[in-house]
Amino acid sequence: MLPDASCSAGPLTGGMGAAEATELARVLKALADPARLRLLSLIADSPTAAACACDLTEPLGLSQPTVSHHLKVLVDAGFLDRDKRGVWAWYSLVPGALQRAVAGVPGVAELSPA
Amino acid sequence: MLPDASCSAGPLTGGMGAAEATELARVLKALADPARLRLLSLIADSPTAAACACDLTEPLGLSQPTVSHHLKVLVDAGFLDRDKRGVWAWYSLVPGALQRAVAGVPGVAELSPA
DNA sequence: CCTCTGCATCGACAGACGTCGATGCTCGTC
DNA sequence: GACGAGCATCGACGTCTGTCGATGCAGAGG
Repeated sequence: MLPDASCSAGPLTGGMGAAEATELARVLKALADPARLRLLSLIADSPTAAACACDLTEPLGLSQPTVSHHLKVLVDAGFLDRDKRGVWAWYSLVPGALQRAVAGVPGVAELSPA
Repeated sequence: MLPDASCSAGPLTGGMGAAEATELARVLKALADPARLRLLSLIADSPTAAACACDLTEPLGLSQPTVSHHLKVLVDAGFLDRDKRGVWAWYSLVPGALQRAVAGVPGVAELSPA
């Protein structure tokens, strides 16, 4: 017979709740895509931290509807801000949004300096 | 006719490369799941930063094969370390792995203190 | 007023992902 | 050696996701 104490460890009641995990996963899913990471990188590297949609299509090698879709995902996730100037759409980083999302990962916020 | 200078902005040649973005997306995809986030949270909250697989099945409300699958994904992504002690499998956090993954996100590493 | 341009939306399709039950393997116990 | 328990793997299924071409919409120019 195996020992009664299954693993000599408690039932592990801690950890984040299901709702919290689902919400964080929803935000991280928006980041977990090569095209979207490159979009964020392009905009972040821009001098003004903002870029026109027409300049974002070619560097990715994707079709215009696909890029528009990815940009919408990033806007919905709260990472980008959309500003329609005339015919053109300008996207800019939402300050602190990336840091806030990343700080919710277990074992990251605890070790980050204030 | 619209102005020749499309958006008054350059072609945006910067940004991360395709290979780099794909690799980072692969790692982030391993994090972008509620079950895996809760697993990491459970293990991180454990006193020894390690937990037996048998203690991880019930808190998630998922079947044993599903939990085993998620643990394998986290191990393959480099976030967890597997240590088989007799019949039981103990999983522990790989120190710094989460921080390293998260530091690769555009606009995060640049603002983090050294 | 008509046309052209930039961008978003729609519909469709292939591929990846999460989940499960069933099965197999490796230990410890009797 | 036979049994039982913990865990990984397999096969299958439904769903979500990334991608595209086609279309629709709003604004600028002639």
